[in-house]
This record gives sequence, structure tokens and C-alpha cells, in this order.
Amino acid sequence: MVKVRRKISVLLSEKPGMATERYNPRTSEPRWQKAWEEARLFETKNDDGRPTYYVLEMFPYPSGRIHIGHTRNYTMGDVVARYKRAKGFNVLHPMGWDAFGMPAENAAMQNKVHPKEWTYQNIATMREQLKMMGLSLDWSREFATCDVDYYHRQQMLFLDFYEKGLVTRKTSKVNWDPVDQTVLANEQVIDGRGWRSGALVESRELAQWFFKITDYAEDLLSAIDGLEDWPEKVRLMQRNWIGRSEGLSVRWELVPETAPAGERELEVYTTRPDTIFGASFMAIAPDHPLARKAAENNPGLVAFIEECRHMGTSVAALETAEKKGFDTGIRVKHPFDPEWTLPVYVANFVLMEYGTGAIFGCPSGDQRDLDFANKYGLPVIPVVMPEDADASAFQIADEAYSDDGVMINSRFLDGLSNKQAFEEVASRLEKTLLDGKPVAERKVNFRLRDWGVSRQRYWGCPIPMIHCEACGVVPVPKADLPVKLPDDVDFEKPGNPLDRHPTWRHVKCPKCGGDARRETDTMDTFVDSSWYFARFTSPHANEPVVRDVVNRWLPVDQYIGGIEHAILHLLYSRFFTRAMRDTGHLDLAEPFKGLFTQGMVVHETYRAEDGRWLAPNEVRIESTGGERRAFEIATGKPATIGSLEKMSKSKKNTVSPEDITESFGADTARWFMLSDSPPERDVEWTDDGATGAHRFVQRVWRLVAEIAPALREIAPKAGRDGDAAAISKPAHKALKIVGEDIERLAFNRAIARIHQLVNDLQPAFSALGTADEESRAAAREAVEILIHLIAPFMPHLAEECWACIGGEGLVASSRWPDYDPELVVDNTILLPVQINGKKRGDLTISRDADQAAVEKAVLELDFVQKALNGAVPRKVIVVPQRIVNVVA
RNA sequence: GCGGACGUGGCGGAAUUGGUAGACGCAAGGGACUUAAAAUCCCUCGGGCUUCGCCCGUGCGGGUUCGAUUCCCGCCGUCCGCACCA
Repeated sequence: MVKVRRKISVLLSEKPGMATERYNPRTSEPRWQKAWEEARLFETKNDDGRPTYYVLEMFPYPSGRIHIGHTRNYTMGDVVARYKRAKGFNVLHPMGWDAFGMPAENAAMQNKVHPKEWTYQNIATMREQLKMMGLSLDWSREFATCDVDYYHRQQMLFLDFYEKGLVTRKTSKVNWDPVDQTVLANEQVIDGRGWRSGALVESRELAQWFFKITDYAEDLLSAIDGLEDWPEKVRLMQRNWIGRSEGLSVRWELVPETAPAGERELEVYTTRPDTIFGASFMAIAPDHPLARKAAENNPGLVAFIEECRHMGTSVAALETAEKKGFDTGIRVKHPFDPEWTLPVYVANFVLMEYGTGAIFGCPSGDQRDLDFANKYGLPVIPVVMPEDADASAFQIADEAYSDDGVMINSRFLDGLSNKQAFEEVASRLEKTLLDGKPVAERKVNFRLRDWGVSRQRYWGCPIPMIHCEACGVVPVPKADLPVKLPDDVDFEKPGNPLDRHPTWRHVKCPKCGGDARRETDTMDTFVDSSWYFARFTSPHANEPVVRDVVNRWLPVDQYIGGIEHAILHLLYSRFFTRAMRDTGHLDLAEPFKGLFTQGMVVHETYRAEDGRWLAPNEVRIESTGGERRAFEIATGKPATIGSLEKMSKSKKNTVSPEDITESFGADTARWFMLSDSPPERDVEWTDDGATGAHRFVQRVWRLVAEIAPALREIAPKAGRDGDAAAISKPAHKALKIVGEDIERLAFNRAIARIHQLVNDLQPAFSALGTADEESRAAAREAVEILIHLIAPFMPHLAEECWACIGGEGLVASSRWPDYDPELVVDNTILLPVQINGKKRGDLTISRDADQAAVEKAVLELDFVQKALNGAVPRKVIVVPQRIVNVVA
């Protein structure tokens, strides 16, 4: 039999049911949203005395439409917010817009819309979309980072940081994106390409503004240990990103007759000074000053350096690049043996940005060095061997040994562990002098680089600095803030419109009053998102934050967002909080106490016969037995069902939040997105799943609406015996567990428990017609509990049900009920009984039966006696309240 | 290459961290109601067998234990992050 799946609209036709009207979210949801708004339920007061709880979802970029992935994210936060509110907390749950950035400028170029207009238009659309979801957000605190009010305060912070020495301007090699005509941070370059444009990145020298995040490297690293409510994965990613290493910086004396004029030494950084007797060459970066000097009269070297530069960017080149070097002819003296000299190569694999841009190669202990040595015929001296190896026979051929072990072939180090050797070499070289200074110095090195925040763009926060011929760089006085973006700009040409604006950049120097020019760089948008969570606590304050207030709210108790921000956004925010602390704005270091990274919403992909991507509403799915086949509606031709992918425009596998809210309502969408899949994992959007969720919405409504008339005048009271207890017990058990599950963000489990409660209550409720007073009171209470349990997930339905049973006020402002501890335990328990570890039956026994009583009862069981066949068991293991195992 | 996570029915996933494997949902099949459908309700639903019961079963192979999805060792596979980092 072929069953054709029907369009959603069929399911929604509101034919009157026998007893109860179907629940209609389209009329109900806006009504309750209005009720909440009029009661100002979600507007949070800073001076409320109750304990605070701050739940925050990463704010969206106003791209134009809310994506279904956003709504899953916000729903999770909303469940927590509504639950915590019901638990008596003063909850802060704000929303705003990460509104600066390139898409607005791209739109300006393509569609001739002003970025401001485009952005605020998008915000207006998206705000309406969000409001349809019934999120309990405090809209009175809303702001966009492109609001002058916001970036004004960001400029204040910038000046404070500058004064504190946390901002610096340096000329540095930057990643230049030729398409976006802007500078990218290292981390915005992915595989040699701009993270947004995808263009191959070039390297350029430019004067740039930097935040000195490296000043906090050590603290940012060690404080990760204290972030116990963060996913381990994210903590690890941050640790690796900061990349701390302990090593030794060693100065090698150049052999004078081989050295370029004026050069006397080469400084290298190493984490393995223990392998110093295994050194066989030095390698320096192509852009190392010594390499440049050496190239001055060496055309071959010039050509090699040039070659290195060119291969630098393309992905393929980087991945497959052969380790190559060029002998400069320069030689260095070994620090422990002036007679021993080593060649200096320029090598394509040495990075100028890391350490000193120079290394010593120890081929036996490093695979890369070994490959290099083998290629250029350099000596390979094994210096570390595994502890159980034989020193006389230990050889290195094609595989380096980089693990810990025992020193060999290393003179005074022989026999030491490599760790001891590290210490020995370090302390000896610290005492050895070269040109009056120690040859070596212990040094901690970080992979983390300073944060370049200059962007050559219009749509960003202007950097409040002025360049004066006479006075140099002068900060804009705070009284002159904000430095506003001019509105009259053109986007005809690529590059920075601020730079070519006729008047904006001309300004008087605040110091000497002479003609000067404004900084035309704007800030990286990561700056905007590095403190918005703090601004939400006092969004209208004159200062960036109000110290007492921000101290009370921060850290954010639960922050929820995508794993894609695991490194940068979170690291920058951690830096900003420290910087704000050190400039006196607040008194804490860590902005986010709990972090949760949610999964994506994915959907099947469909392709037409000719390979075109098809949107879900362009295909019809037929199921024959268990087999699903797709057809393109327009042509009737078969289509291919492809893999699950993150929803994206390019693959057309998107489902918009309106599609769902307009047909099923927000509650169904909310419920579905949190069902089944654990929140940290991806969830697959399916029509079947959505209709299933909607079926449950209707089921709850029917259950409540049908029982309501019988319960309207009944006072709720838990039942302790008989039929009444059979209603109250599952209700109280669910109440306990759902609360615990929400606390753990285990929404899928909470939902399963609610399903189960409905399954449990349904038969009891249909028998209620003949039931006693006690059962009715228990039923009344159970319904109230059920409504409270669904309220965080399906707030509109909860209100409708609440009104239906004649509940007072709004569910959204009422307390989470307390469970009765006596009702969540049973007096008799069903104890599984195993024989030799295999379950053979159950024992029903009183909960407080002691071990001996349980053992006795077990041995009397039929199936146990049969299994024992008269023999005495070797052992009976009784795990209280859990299980019994009889070992025959 | 390094680091991490994961692997359970047709599918998404539960399993109180060593104690009844498969909760709950989806899909599928059967039935009731109906002129018919939708909606709703009831039943079945890991595999096998000699079916009132028994055997096998949580990627594969071993181990520890009275007892292992959970712990240990070794494989296989999938996904993610990082990477010429000295």
C-alpha cells in the first residue's frame, strides 16, 4: 500500500472533535504572548532581592531571517529561564544583535542599501520572528552593537584599555584579504583563505591596533582549570590555542669569518635543550633578519626566500610542501664546544612568528628535523633512547625518537633522564656568558598572539584615535565621544569608505589644536561581542557598566551557543572581562560560569534528476512499506534523497521557523527541537517528528480539557492510598525528575518523562467519572503538576490548560510545585532476582525489608528453588533497593 | 601526524555511572470506531528456537567481576578539533 504523506495543512483543519475542540495555536499563542507582555513578566529588575540567575544565548547576527538553529538555541535558554523563574530566581534573560560586520557592507554594495538601514530592517524582521516563538526575553534591555549608545561605551572601554597599556599599535605582517580589502586575524584565516570571503590571503605590512591579550596568556590558561561547568572539549581547545610551552632561549655565536657584517649571534628557542648534543644544523625562517642579511649578496638564497613566500598561502602547497632548506654558508659554534660548528640553513618550515624564528635541528629526536637531515646529508646522532634500550646498539634511521628516555652520546649528560638533562643544560648555559650576557635564558612561550583589532571597514565601531603630525597618536578625549560613523558614505569602490570620506577624517588635534586626521580603522566585530553580556546588566547606563550591578549579575550562570565559538569569542570575552576588571569596571575575571554548546539542526537534502538541489517543499515523499522515495513536485520526476546536512541556503535544505509556527505553532516547534536528541548533538528536522510533537500538544490539550469540567471546583490534594495514590505518585515522581533533568539541561530526558506521565495519567483520568473525592483531588493536583512541567517547554499550551482548569493568574508567573518526598518512593519494591548473573524473575517486597529478610524471601521463590535444585547457594548478593544475585 | 569524542533495535535515543539492556518518541504491522477517510483508542514490534519457557544480543577479540553498554588491554570504524609550534 502506498501512503502519500499529506501536507501539514490537512492536519490542521479544525473540525470540531466529539467532545473537545482541537487546540488552535494560531489564535492561542499570540493571546498569551500579549498577556505576558502586558504583565511585563519578563522585564527584570536589578534591585529585586531574590537570588539572581543569568541565562544567555549567544546573540544573533541580523542576517535577515531567523534560522531554525537559532530557535533551538533560544528555546533551550528559554526552558532554563522559565524554570529558574518558577524556582524563585530573579532571572535575567536578554536579547540583542551582533549587528556590525561585513554582510551589511556587502549588501550595500550589491543592493545599494545603506548598511544601517539594511541592518535595522533585518533586526525588525527578526525580532518579530523571535517574538512568535514565545521566548521569555526581557526586550526592554535589547540593543544592537551598531547602536551609537553601545559603541560609544565600547570606545570608552577602548580608551580605558589604552590608558592601562592594554592597547598597542604595531607595524606587523598582516593577513590581507584582497576581496574584502581588509586585515584578518590569524584565526580568521582558514587554510590560507579568508574565513568569510574564501579568498587567498596575502601578506602585507601595516600599522595595526592590537589588544595585548598575551599579557593575560598565563592567567587565561591557568584559569581554565576553574571553569568546571564548561565542556571538557572547549577547555581543551582553549588550552591548545593558548599553547604554552616551557623552554630555553639559546644564543649561538656565529663563526665570525662566515657571518654577514655586523651579525654576531643567532638566538633560537627550544623546548628540548636536553637534545643539544644531537644538534646537527640550525634553521631560520625565510623572513628572519639574518636570512635577509645573508641574502644580500647571495642570489640563490634570494630566489629560495622568494619561493618560500609564494608557496606560503595555497592550501595544497601547505599540505604537501616538502621540507626544503638553503645553506647560507653561515656557521655557528656549539655552546658547549667552540670547536664544533654547525651550518645555518634557511628552511621553509620555520615560522618567524613563533619563538625567535629560528631553531636548532636535532634529527634523532624530531621527525621533521630527521627528514631534513636525511635530505641534506646532515649527521644524525641519537641522544635520547628508551629506558630499556641498549646504548651501543641504539640507532635512528627513518624514524625519530621523540619520547622521554635516557641520555646517550651527550658527554656530561649521559645516563640522565631527558628531564634531568633539560635542567642541567639550562643551569649550565644560564651561567655561561657570551658578550657579557648569559648564553641561555629560561622562557615560557605561547602560541597565542596579540589580538589585532583593526579593520579597514566602514560598518564597525570607530577606533577613537587621532593621528597628529606633531603629537603622534592622540586618543580622542572622552568628552568628545562618541566618534560617530558618518551616514553619507559610498560603496562604489572596494576598500574603506571612511578613508575616502571628504570631511569625516579631518579633525583638530586635541593636544596641539593643529590639523590632524582620525583613525579610519574600525574594530573587529569580535570586540562588540566581548562585553555585550556585561552591558545587558545595565543597558542604558552612561558608563559601560554599573559596577555594583554587573558584579551582582556576572558571571553568566548559563551561557548557550554554538561550538564554532569555542575558541575565539569565548577567549576574547575572557580577556575583556579581565581587562575591564583591571580598568576598574567590574570585579571578576571569568564571564561565563556555565557553558553549553548545542548541536545543529540538520535536514535531509534532495536533488533533482539533473542534480539541482531541491527544497523540502519542492519534493513529495512517498513511503512504500519501509522504503522512502522522493519526487520533484513540479515535474513529477524521481528525486534523490541525500545525506543529512546542516541547514544551508546553498543546499536548500532549510525549514524556516514561520513554516512551523504558522502551521503547528511555536510550542510544537519548541517541543520537537528538544525531543529525542540530546541538546549537545545535532537534531534532524523531519516532518514526521514535527507532526508527532504536534500530536502530543493536542493530546495534552485533550487530556486536560476533557477532565477540566470535573475538576474545576476541586481543591488539589495529593493522594496517599489506593487509586488516589496511583495518580499522585507518578505525578510527583515526574515532578522530581523533570526538575532534575532541566537542571542538567537534559531536555530530551525531561520530555520523555513528561510523555510517560501523560501515559500514566490517561487511564486513571478516564476512570475518574466513578472515582471518589480523594482521587478527584489527586487528579486536580496531578493536572496542575503536568501543566507546570510542560510550561517551560510549551508555555502557551500551559497557559491555555491553566485557564481551562480555572487556574489563577498565569503559569508563567507561578511557582514550580514542590514534590512530596514520601510520594516518590514506593513502600513495596520490585527487586529483580538473578541466578548466576542472569535475571530469572522478580521479588516484590517491602521497601524497608532488611538484607536477611530479602535473602530469605528470595530463597523461597519458586524459580530460585527450581534452579538450586535443593542445593545450598554458594553466595547470595543483595544490593539494597537494586538487585539480588543468587550464585549457585 | 597529535589530541578528543563516539559506536546500543528499521531510526532518534534511555539505562540512577558496575546492578532488570532497549525507557520515551518516530517509523512499521495488525485491530476497533467510521459509509469512507482523518483524528482517536487497543495490540505487536532486537534476533533465534523445540515458544506457559530457553538461547544469543550494546562495533570486533580478550580480561577483571557474583554481575560489564558502563572498568582494563588490543583491534576496527565514524565524527570533530589542532598542526611545519621548535
